[in-house]
Amino acid sequence: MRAEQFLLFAHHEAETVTSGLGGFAPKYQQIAEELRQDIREGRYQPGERLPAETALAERFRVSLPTIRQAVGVLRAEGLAESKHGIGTFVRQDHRLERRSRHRYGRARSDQKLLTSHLRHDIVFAGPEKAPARIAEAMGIPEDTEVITRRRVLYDQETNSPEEIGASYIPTDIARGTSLEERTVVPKALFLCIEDLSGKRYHHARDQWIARNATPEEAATLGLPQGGQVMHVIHTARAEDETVLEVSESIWPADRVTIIDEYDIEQDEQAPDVPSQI
Amino acid sequence: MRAEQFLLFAHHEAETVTSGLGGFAPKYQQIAEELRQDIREGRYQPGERLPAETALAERFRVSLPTIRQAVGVLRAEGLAESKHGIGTFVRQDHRLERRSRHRYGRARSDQKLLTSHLRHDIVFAGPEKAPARIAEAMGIPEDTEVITRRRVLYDQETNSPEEIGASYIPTDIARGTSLEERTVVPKALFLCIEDLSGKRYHHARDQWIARNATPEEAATLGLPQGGQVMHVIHTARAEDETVLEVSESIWPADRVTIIDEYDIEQDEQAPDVPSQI
DNA sequence: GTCGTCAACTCCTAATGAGGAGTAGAGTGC
DNA sequence: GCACTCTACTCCTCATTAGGAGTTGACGAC
Repeated sequence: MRAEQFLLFAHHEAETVTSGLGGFAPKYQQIAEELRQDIREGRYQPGERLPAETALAERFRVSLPTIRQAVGVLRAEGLAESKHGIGTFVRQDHRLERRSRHRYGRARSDQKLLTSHLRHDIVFAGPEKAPARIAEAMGIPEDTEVITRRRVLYDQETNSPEEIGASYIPTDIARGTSLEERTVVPKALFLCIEDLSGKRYHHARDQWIARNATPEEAATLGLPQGGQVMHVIHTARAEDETVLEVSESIWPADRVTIIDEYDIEQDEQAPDVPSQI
Repeated sequence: MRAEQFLLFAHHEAETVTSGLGGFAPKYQQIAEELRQDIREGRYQPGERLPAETALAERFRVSLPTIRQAVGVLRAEGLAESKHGIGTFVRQDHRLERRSRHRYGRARSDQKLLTSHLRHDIVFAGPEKAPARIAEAMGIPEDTEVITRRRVLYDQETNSPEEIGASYIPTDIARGTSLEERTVVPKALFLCIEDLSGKRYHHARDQWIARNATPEEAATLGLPQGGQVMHVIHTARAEDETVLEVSESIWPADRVTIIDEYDIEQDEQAPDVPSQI
């Protein structure tokens, strides 16, 4: 977990690139580590601009591609963010706590963990062919039509996109209803669906994955190329196993922490086998 | 979500790099997209070697750094993996399903979702100063000593590392016991801790994040530089809020899907507010 | 046959140079 | 005051060239 001293001040005019451990690390790694430390120790504050690449090249006495490679490492790590024509900035790491199983029940009363401080923008509502992952969750053939409601959530203050989401509702439930309209529904969506279907939400399956952002997602969420997202697919069913809704949410992976709190109910007789967990 | 035709066969001897949409995309992106399609459509099978960089440079009639940049994109996306001196290979994407809240209760009887098919290697057991994230979860000052048990789990067949894990137990519970020894404990660890502490596991809080792998983690798990990991910190408490154990598990992010299945218990009166979820 | 050497192949690092494209701010003309 | 242009600055793309380092397999000495 540690911090070798890779770079030392050697002369009064410039830092030389020498490793304290024998010089086996490539220059761009050493420079990345140096900049990483500068950021970690606050010499470059979050939001602040890093020196221009040309300036860094001069400071470390290396060529520009080498600097670009080093900065690329920081970008890949989510520590820095480059804006074409403007500069490279230290990325601030604030993670939003996000409660799993948050959609129903009393979690609703906890404002901070919900999305009420975000501005909802419904970007699409209407029939659409189900993408493969959604069709699979719903147990229907791919390309079957479903009623889709897509949304993008923005931070009220900074106006920056924080989440992409969508709900997919079986056609026979939502066809021809107000759910096909690009307006905010009068109450929680799942209550609307319960009214329309005449069934109650009974159990659910959530599937969390971290994966690479698609180019579209990266553009919408303002992520750098190759940025990671956290993606949850939520499948809600009635007691008779009918799928009432599949919804998904996508966040920048480095902007979210999933919190899960629960009571432990042990089996009457827990197994007596060797185990580490 | 789509697949523009970026590259076309133009001559009989080499592909020329031309975009079907006017040529606005950089060459390395176009090449990356072409290779991505080759992989997606099975022209390069998982595990198979891609052509050498020099060969690709010739095929696409671009310079080597450009090819390297394109391949770098695929690496960052987890689609390819380069081995120094050997070649670049298509990475296979198998995600292991991992049940959240898996540690207790009847989930134990579901073999496939557990770790029984993995070989446990206990790499350390003994007193250690608590890292910041663990101290925070435990509610103790940083650098307080705790009893630590670190493990690495390997796939039985391929012998490849699949998971890094650790358990941290308060010193007053585990000091001087067999938990300080680098041996497999006779039964589930939480049962040992219950015996030693005289308290029962009552509730827990799990914290899931996706983040960049540290260099050490990348080395242990065989990840490329900049690879992402899924990291869960599990805090288990007794009824009186005493922390009995903090444990953590770390997987390659693209190797795991978190599954959470649960019953929906609605409030007696769900709130009648507009909402999209 | 066995072992060690070596050559050929792979990906990795790095420098240099040139041009392109996006942004912001100073300055100018109206 | 307002709008426009122009310039300086930023990061981005790409070619060329050179050498280094890890791996594999063929070959020859023993």
